[in-house]
Amino acid sequence: MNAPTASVSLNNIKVACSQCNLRELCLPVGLTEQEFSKLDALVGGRRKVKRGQSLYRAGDPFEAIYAIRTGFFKTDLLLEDGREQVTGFLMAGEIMGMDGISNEAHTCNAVALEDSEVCGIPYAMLEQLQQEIRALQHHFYKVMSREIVRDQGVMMLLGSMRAEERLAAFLLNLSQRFTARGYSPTDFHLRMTREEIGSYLGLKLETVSRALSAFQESGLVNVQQKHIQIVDIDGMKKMLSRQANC
Amino acid sequence: MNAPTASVSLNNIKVACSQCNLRELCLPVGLTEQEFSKLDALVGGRRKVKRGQSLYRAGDPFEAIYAIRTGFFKTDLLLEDGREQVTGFLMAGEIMGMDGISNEAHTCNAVALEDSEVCGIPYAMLEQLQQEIRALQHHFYKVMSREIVRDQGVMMLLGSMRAEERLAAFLLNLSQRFTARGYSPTDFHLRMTREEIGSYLGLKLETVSRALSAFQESGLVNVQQKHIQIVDIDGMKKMLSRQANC
DNA sequence: AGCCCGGTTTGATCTGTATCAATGTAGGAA
DNA sequence: TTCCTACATTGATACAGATCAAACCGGGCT
Repeated sequence: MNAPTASVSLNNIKVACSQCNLRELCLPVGLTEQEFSKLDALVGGRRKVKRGQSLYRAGDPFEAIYAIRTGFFKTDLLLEDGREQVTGFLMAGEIMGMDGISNEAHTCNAVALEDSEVCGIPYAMLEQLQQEIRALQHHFYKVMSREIVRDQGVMMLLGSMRAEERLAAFLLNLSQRFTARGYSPTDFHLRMTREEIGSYLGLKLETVSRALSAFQESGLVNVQQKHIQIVDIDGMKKMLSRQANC
Repeated sequence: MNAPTASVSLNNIKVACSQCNLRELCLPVGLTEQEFSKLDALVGGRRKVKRGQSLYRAGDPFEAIYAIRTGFFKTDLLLEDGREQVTGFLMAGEIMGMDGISNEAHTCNAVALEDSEVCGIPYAMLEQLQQEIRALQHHFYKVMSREIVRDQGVMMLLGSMRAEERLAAFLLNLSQRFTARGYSPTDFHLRMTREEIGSYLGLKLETVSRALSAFQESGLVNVQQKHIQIVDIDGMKKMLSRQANC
């Protein structure tokens, strides 16, 4: 009965947004000191989530949204027959759980792909605080809107692109997000398996593997298991803009 | 030259949300009379959009969100090479344009599939009013969250389902939305072409047509061009829950 | 060291959907 | 009415990606 609760329970080390080095990613700019202190009071506490554990599951009552402090998550949906669809990969500074607002219950699972730590932000208190801090309201709408735009992009990818285009779009997207976090745009470590990438991209794991091999063959990337080095980032971008058939 | 601007210009017939028979779909429940009158003052005016015309296009500056009073829209994205991805179909009482919040510009096109009328809601004023009406803030977050959940469902569909499952999910979704508007759950008129359905579902128009024929063959629906009659709605639902291969 | 095991790569073959092509149909304009 | 045009259906064939299968790798354990 190695219940997962032990290591995922809330702990009460207060998180100070005002001190967090991710605040540029996660929060609106230009908050006053006073506003920061209100925010610090709001954020419920950190929670550690070990690799493989769920932060929340589809059906769980919705209480909070979560900002990732460290680590890496996937969100996914399960069909009754067991088919899985990964709907997103999330990294430090990104915000998760907004799907839960509409039904007061989460609609997807959030699973840590490496040992991670999140800040829980009780939703009722967040709504309250937005009455006091206009910039926060504005910012949070932007965050949700960004999620909608991201989802549209994934639809485009799943509905209109071929396998190699999907993978190129995926790698470029990761590259850009790692860059925004101060990591190399061209050298990174994939936290997810080929199968999870495939699920996200609507492909089978073998197809992902073959596409990566093909990229390597044509000198676009070096692949060594989970370590990816993008050799020709412009060539990669061209994969996305070129005609369907050439 | 027959510039579309003439017929899509704003007109100033005031819209009264308090009188609108779609308010249950579009607004939070339980607003006081006073709150309604504030809301009536906010809504900018109606705008007619003729079949085939755009309400807004990708890149347009974001100023307002829109509630559909009457009619039917699609939203879509275009890739440089001309490929189109339809990202949604929207009907009366539904709200459009929230993708624009994040970048202060719309990221998709909204095109009327039949002569339609919308209520424009200036976004800056909406944010303002939410400070005064808590229920409105809560409701609007729910609306955005619902959009995120819907998008997740589309990802599931595009990433994990086969052609006939996608079409079944699509028809059942339409059926449910028509029902909520007081129309027949089993008899309806498709406003979009097979090609647009295909784009939405990540299929070619011929595949959509064949799948419809197959449903008709097996007694699930009657199809006569754009008129659809669902004969066996339970059979249809079973298409979604059964195993991938049987 | 040696083994195990989850994850990955690669090959051979199959299949669902795309593509190409021809015909059919309904509704609008003259 | 007849023609025209956009849309839809149906058939034949091609192909991208799925599936099945076998080897391969690398990291953790004893």
